[in-house]
Amino acid sequence: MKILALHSDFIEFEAKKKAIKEPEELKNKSEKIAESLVVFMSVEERDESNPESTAKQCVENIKDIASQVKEKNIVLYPYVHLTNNPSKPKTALDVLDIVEGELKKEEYKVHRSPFGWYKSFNIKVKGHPLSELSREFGPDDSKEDKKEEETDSLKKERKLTSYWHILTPDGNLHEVSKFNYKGHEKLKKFAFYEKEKSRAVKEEPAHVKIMKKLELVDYEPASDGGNLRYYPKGRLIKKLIEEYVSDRVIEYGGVEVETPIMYDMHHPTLLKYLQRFPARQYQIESDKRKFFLRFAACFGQFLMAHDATISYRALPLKLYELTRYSFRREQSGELTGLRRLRAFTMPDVHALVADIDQAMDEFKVRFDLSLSVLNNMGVENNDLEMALRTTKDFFEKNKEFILGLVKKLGKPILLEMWDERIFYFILKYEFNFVDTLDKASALSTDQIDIENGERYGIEFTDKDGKLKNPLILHCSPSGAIERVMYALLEKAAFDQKKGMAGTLPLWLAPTQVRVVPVSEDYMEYAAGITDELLKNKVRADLDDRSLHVGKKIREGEMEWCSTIVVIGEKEKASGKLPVRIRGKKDLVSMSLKELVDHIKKETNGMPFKPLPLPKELSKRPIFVG
RNA sequence: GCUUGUGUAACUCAGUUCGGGAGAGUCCUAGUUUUGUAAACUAGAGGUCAAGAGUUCAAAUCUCUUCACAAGCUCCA
Repeated sequence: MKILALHSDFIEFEAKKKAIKEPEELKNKSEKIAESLVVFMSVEERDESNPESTAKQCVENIKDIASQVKEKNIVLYPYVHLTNNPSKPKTALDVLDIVEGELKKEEYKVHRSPFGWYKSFNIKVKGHPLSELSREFGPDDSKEDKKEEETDSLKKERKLTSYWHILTPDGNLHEVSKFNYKGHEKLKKFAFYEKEKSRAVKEEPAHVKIMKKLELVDYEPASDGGNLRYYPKGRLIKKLIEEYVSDRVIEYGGVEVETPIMYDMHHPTLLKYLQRFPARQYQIESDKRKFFLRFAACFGQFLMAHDATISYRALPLKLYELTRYSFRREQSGELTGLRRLRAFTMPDVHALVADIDQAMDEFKVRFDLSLSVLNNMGVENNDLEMALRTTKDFFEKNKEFILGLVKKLGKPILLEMWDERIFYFILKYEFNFVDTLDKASALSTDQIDIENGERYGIEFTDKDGKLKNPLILHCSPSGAIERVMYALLEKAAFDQKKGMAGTLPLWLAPTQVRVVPVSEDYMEYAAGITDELLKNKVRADLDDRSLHVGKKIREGEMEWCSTIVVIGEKEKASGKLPVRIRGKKDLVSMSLKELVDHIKKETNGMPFKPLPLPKELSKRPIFVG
């Protein structure tokens, strides 16, 4: 049997004349139905052997498609022209009746176009990615094609029951609702956020205001929602984070590659992968081909690995890419600031490994990498809540291994377990950040994937000379770069809530030293100091505007300058600088060299980029108010 | 995507109830002031009142549609 399902704004049809000797009796000659899933169906010769089975599968398929497009209104439209081998009319009518009856038992509103008539029809199909789907199936269950498997696994995911626990470093499992969260308030928020999905806040996220006010990032109304613009200071911060994460991955052994951002929708391997998920892709048409924008680096790397000749000696093979961008057309209502985007920058390092033992060894190495990357960037263990997701079976067999990870983090984690494996991974963890509105978002994550090596036909030659499919680890050591920025800004917002000054980590601060001359007379001397700092790879700038000192200080503080130095007669005479360090009450007296050393020490090990704007404030454009 | 709310100058906002001159502060420009650790003074420039349509003699204001943002829901490969 073949069906073609069209999600349509309306369909209207009119029976013209008999197409077979004994057509169905006409209830109404013509009809117009708005907002429906129109299913054209052809029953085929092979369905004769077991029409009930075919009908049953047809019902399942229609239900599946209907739930994907969220449509309760269904029009069954017998349409023999989909096939070259039609069944007898009687069989087709039987199948049609069963399908109609079964669907009516559920919550669907079912319409039928008359069977056995030549009909004229008009239809307006919605344009969205899932609006046109065809399915094919036969009466024999063993002949179910791959699409069927995919929808099955989707169905299972929906029915999946999760078992939630808190796992403490001593190895004890606790009920999420009974655990004593004293000292772990954020874990409580995270656990209930995950489990209960409860949220009760009505504020705007704090980082959105900050990202605008500091002229880092802004919305771009001329683009699609969730596609942002980065001002020079925001671009600097993003570039530094990108570089740091990439450096660390390469130091770990990552091999950097670059892959296309768009892929053919009809590529056989990708098609299967796409069908697994509700359509959230951006689509592009070029000539007559349809492409989707990548939503992860997986495809490009897997397709590359598929074509590579790989020996077991090369394993673990770590392919790395920083995707600028990955695209996901998230629901518009879900987009917020830097937290949830439609275009985002994702560092993605996959590791191809020979077997589960090697996978677990590598998993540990990458766990350490992720934690250290986040810590060094300014996100501490205390800011993170870890979730680990696996099957009950894997947990029981590898309890020590998992406990080892929990001990590295040094605090209780949220554990989610399933009875059986449904997803492509067998083990997954994430580090989540809980923000000022108690919302949780994932940063680092790693998974052990035991399906895609085979699905993509990736092979390596093992010691025994045989070709085998590797397991694949998917890791983002930091999570999306934008989300790291979000976490750092939200962290600053926590400080502000406590009445402290919001700060950026020194290595990321667009202005590390603001030089403020007291008057025009000291401009030249102050400019000399600024240049000296710049020469020493410190991001220093000069407030050369003719404003009062108090005003310049105020503005420097509002820009979150890490340090501010006022230059006048005293400094010129003594050579000492009165350093105002953000967040500290008193001025610290330092020589120029001491100031440079202080900054070098504080930013040690982190990348450096020069000032993103002219050093003179008078020459800078103002991007936001 | 759904529900509710918001949208006035580069920024923060008043004006919308009950239709009739588009305003304030900040920022920017010019001049005065030459300043010592969080806001000097004077003047000037700056707006398609989100966009489009409708009602009206007259619309920022009333009605409808669209877009953007926010909150909640749903979702999150």
